[in-house]
Amino acid sequence: MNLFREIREDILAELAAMMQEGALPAGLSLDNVAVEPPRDPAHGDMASNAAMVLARPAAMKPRDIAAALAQRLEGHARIARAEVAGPGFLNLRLAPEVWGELVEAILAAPDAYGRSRMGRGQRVNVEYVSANPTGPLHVGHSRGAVFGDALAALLEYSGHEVTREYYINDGGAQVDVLARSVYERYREALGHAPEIGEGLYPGDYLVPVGKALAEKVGSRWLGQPEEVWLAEVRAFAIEAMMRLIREDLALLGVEMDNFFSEKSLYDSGRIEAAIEALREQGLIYQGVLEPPRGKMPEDWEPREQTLFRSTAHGDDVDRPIQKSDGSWTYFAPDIAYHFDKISRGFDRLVDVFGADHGGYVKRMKAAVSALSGGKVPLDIKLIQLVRLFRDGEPFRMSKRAGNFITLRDVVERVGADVTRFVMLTRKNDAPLDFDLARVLEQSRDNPVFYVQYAHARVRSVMRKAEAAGISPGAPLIEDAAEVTLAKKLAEWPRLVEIAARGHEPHRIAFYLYELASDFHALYNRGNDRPELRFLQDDAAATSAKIALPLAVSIVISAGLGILGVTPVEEMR
RNA sequence: GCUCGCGUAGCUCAGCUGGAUAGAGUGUCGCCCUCCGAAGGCGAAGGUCACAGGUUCGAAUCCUGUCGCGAGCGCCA
Repeated sequence: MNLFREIREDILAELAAMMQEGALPAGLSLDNVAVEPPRDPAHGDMASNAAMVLARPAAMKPRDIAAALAQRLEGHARIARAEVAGPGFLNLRLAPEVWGELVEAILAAPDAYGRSRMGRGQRVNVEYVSANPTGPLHVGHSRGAVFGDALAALLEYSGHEVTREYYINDGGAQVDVLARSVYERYREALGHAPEIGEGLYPGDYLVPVGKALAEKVGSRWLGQPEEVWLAEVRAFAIEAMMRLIREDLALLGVEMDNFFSEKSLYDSGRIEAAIEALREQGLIYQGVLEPPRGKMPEDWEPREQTLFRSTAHGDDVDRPIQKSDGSWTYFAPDIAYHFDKISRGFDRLVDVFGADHGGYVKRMKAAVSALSGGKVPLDIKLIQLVRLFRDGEPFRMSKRAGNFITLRDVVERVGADVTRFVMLTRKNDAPLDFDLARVLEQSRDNPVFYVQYAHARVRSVMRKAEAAGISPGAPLIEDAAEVTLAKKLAEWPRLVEIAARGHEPHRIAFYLYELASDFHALYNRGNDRPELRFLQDDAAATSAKIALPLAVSIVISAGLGILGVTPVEEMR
């Protein structure tokens, strides 16, 4: 049941009838007709802009259209009153029994309420994390991981078929650096002092990897030149790092459907194939780029390179795909990777990148646009920085080389549920302050606690009702605080679609906070007015009262499910 | 210099494909404790939505420009 959609359909049907009867010109587009919760509850339960968006194409006065529409709508059973306001708003007040029907519908199909078919089964690939396989995940990665994971769940919830994917950067120079770093730890394990020079990864996490390697191959690579061992050490190290990363992701409850290896592109000629696809469109050429305007690099000199004409698809300058020595730039395998995604038949692609990849967005979109003939939209979500605090003070771990704040540090400190929820309480393109102490506070300004607390309160009430042998019955929703809460529940399906359409999982978190707030308001009102309490002396009254909180817990549970947070039964 | 993001209450932030008198939390002030907690609730005060133009019935939202903050900026991944 989606009340907003249903009432919108009622309005569309009346508008169609008006066109049929000549009260409106035929053939008007109704796409922009919206039904929304009004800003001010005094305006009623729902508001529509129908008359205002149709006024111009119909060449009529908005208030005239609204008045005619209002008169027709008042004949509907669910609409108690329809009135025209302001420049031509249509304000609707719904029949009181609608709220009880809504709650009943939620209880009748708890798993279905809020789910949407908006995605029409479209296949979406969400790529996230994709951290270099050179070490454990750090805090910044965890925000991307949580965001991508919640977005994937949100898209599934709204009717998409989602693949969660991780791109392993195992083809570039940094995995060679990893191999050399592990080699030093290997020597260390065999009793030699490691020489961890400038540019190698110094982190302790490589010590056990070197040890494992030593156990596996013994001393046969000691004193050997790099050509002998590099490839094998690299493969060994990458595998160890990916195991580490999977463990880190598992700590957060993130599980990928697919890990895609960059290296597999090099080995298989697929980069050449992707570039060839662009070449066929005349988008590949040999050329010399203009020097960057303004800031002239010291060592700049014109060089001929293989370039991708990304400007033909909205980029600012064409981009090199081959270095002057003929080897690929990083962009080339990325093109091939996205070409692969397209050829796997995805209808839409989403990339979740760190904000430092901002300069990469236009060229990537250009490549996808060219390779898919403009048919596959690519949305790139840039995740801004996480700033760690503790009790308001910037939080820094020892600056000792290689020792940084990891995902594991944070999750072990505050738990996966708290980490996930808090990471989603800001939109992705705004920086996030994460206070390791405050996120554990039990107070209203901690949204995790506040939402969990609402759920725990309902569960407690339900346990007591069950103990008394009372089950929820036909809901009775009369008081203003009850109606406010029911209205908030009515917004859920609509909110899911808005959040899914915009790829904005943070909206779910904010909604849950508002829902919890309306719930706590009603709950506390019971302190002064015993007739509003859920548990009444009379069993029949209790049965009618507990339906609404139960519906609230169902929606909280569904929302937390999208965010990947476990709803709790009671507060510690 | 160019590109992208951001600029909303003292502070931290929401704000839907453009809608009515711009909303929360926090802080300040007033009132309120037996259903799970006053770790809370109710109410009040608090705004030139950075600035200047434009588009239109209507702009925090779209467009142009300016200012401020952050990030990125030819063979680095």
